[in-house]
Amino acid sequence: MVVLESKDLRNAGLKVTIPRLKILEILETNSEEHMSAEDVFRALLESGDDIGLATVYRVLTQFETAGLVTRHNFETGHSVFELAKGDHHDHMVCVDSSDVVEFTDPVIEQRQHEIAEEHGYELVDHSLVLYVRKK
Amino acid sequence: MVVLESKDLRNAGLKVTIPRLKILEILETNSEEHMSAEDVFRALLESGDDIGLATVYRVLTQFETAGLVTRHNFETGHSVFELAKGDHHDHMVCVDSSDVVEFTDPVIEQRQHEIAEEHGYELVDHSLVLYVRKK
DNA sequence: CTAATTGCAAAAGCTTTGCAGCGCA
DNA sequence: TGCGCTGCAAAGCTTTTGCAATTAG
Repeated sequence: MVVLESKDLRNAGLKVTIPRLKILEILETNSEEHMSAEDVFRALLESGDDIGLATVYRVLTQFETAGLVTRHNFETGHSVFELAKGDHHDHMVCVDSSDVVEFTDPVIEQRQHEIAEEHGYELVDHSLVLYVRKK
Repeated sequence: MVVLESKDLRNAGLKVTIPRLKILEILETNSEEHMSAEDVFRALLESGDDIGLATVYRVLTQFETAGLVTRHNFETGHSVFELAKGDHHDHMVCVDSSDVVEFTDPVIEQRQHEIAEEHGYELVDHSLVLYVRKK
């Protein structure tokens, strides 16, 4: 199932180029949901596409700005990206197996807005990661 | 009020050295609660203490391992440290000014446990950062 | 045609590391 | 005294940037 395509690039004000389409394709077809720029770069090489690492970084950043992908900064020392599937979700990471479970909770979402308001701010974004262990 | 001192270093298996005491002092007296290694380094220079940046990094990492300080990885491209005061709290970071506000919310804390349970896990730890903008 | 995009290599930040000398216990 | 610690400089990593060549619209 194709999530994003040429028209999405055009709608984002980006020219439809080979590198951008290839990177989109990698993000859509890769089994690994969260990919670093390096990951994408290597996947491209394996597909026989010779695209510079700098371009991967530039394109991913543009995609992020356009809202096509989401950037996460876990504590790994590098960013990881995932296709923006429209729905927001948080992550639960198992400290033993490294399994990742996605979830959303309306109560928490609600409170986050309230808390920001209470301090005179408006909520722009948030990052919530639960570190858990199988019982 | 002094939070940490020589004996805490000894208890952590660390020798009591000038650099470690000075860094501890900076962390305790600085008005800015969250300091990067650079921040600590510059504060030391201003105090007339000539301590290498590499040492600051090494000491902060040791302090983190010893549980004396907590390291946070916000989306700023560098780590920030704060004295471990025992109490847990989350952070709100202003995307414009980089100001950091600490908070805790019982409702969110509660829900986190419940969510983990609902998925068959037990909550070990968590990281929540709200990115906000002044209204 | 021409403004946007790319590739390459160089540079930029942050952080770590190797090593010789210094200092705490 | 002996091992840990420090300073300095060099190296490592991820990410960004300058610039000439290339390409989409």
